[in-house]
Amino acid sequence: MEDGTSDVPGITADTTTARAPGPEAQDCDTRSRWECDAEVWQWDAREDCEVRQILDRIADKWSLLAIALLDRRVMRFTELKREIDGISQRMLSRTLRQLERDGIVERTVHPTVPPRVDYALTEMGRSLHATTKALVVWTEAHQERIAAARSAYDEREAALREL
Amino acid sequence: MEDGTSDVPGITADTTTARAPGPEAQDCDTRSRWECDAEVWQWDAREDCEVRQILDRIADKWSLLAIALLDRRVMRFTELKREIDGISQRMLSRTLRQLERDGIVERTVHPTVPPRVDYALTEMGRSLHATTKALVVWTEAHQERIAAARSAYDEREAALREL
DNA sequence: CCGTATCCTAAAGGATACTG
DNA sequence: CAGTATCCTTTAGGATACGG
Repeated sequence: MEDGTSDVPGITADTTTARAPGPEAQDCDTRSRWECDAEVWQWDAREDCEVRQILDRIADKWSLLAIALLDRRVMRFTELKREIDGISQRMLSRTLRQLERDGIVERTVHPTVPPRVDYALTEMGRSLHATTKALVVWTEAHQERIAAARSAYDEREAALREL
Repeated sequence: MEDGTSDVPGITADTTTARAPGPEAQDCDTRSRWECDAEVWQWDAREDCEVRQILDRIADKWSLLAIALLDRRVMRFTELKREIDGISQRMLSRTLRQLERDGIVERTVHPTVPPRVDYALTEMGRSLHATTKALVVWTEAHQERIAAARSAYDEREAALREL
């Protein structure tokens, strides 16, 4: 798959029953792992943290968009391609497969000719969308303030360089 | 800055008062833009959509992590570097500057020697963290189901290839 | 201590062509 | 229609060295 041989490095394995970190799996000094103990709430800053890998998937260039569209209704491959401005066939295919593998999206092939393939969110997918939607809403609500912050920052920088 | 001359392509400019797209800024057929009209809720699938650019920033490899750490307390550069496993000085520096530019993080230089620099979340930063936290919590809560879905998918795939 | 500058590699992703 | 395969460009990001 893909150019070389790389295909999702070390994820498929070692997904035992999760959560239990084991007694110091890696090197390094002792620091917190899943401090869900109470108020503190720190998620693992380690590279091998599974949450980080899942988040990286979710937050890639196209996933959120595909999920948002599929939350509205079941869609076919070409429909999605049309709706998502700028996506290549390759990336749509890969994105959908990842989402399917993660149990976010369900793919249904109708054995007709020409073939018809439907993509729909799973229950977990809808649950995810509810959460990501909040993030998009936040971004939308704050985009003006962010734009303002950027302008201010850039102006300050420009002023400094003019000295 | 950076290798060549690239520096945040088309963002610094044209951040007028935001929101108003203007009469068909780009090419392309007419489709929905900010359908916040009512229930529909579709965020712009276009490439030039500002929300997408902001989300891409937020969802990069390190931002969420830095924000999560800073939500707990003010931290110094080297502290952050120590806490975030695997980050390079370069990326920490860049991440923090982006967040500062976006108004998420506030940077305070104490004119001592050796220099001491504090990083803290702004009000907007704390607000953002409240939202992203929900996403992390979701991921955490569903990681076992995701792992299971992956295993199932991989097994199905392996079975198909064995035919 | 807190960075920036330079160099370089690896991964993401687009374009295109081809298949069931 | 719904993809896969191949090739190639662009970007992200690590390593290192140096500066204030």
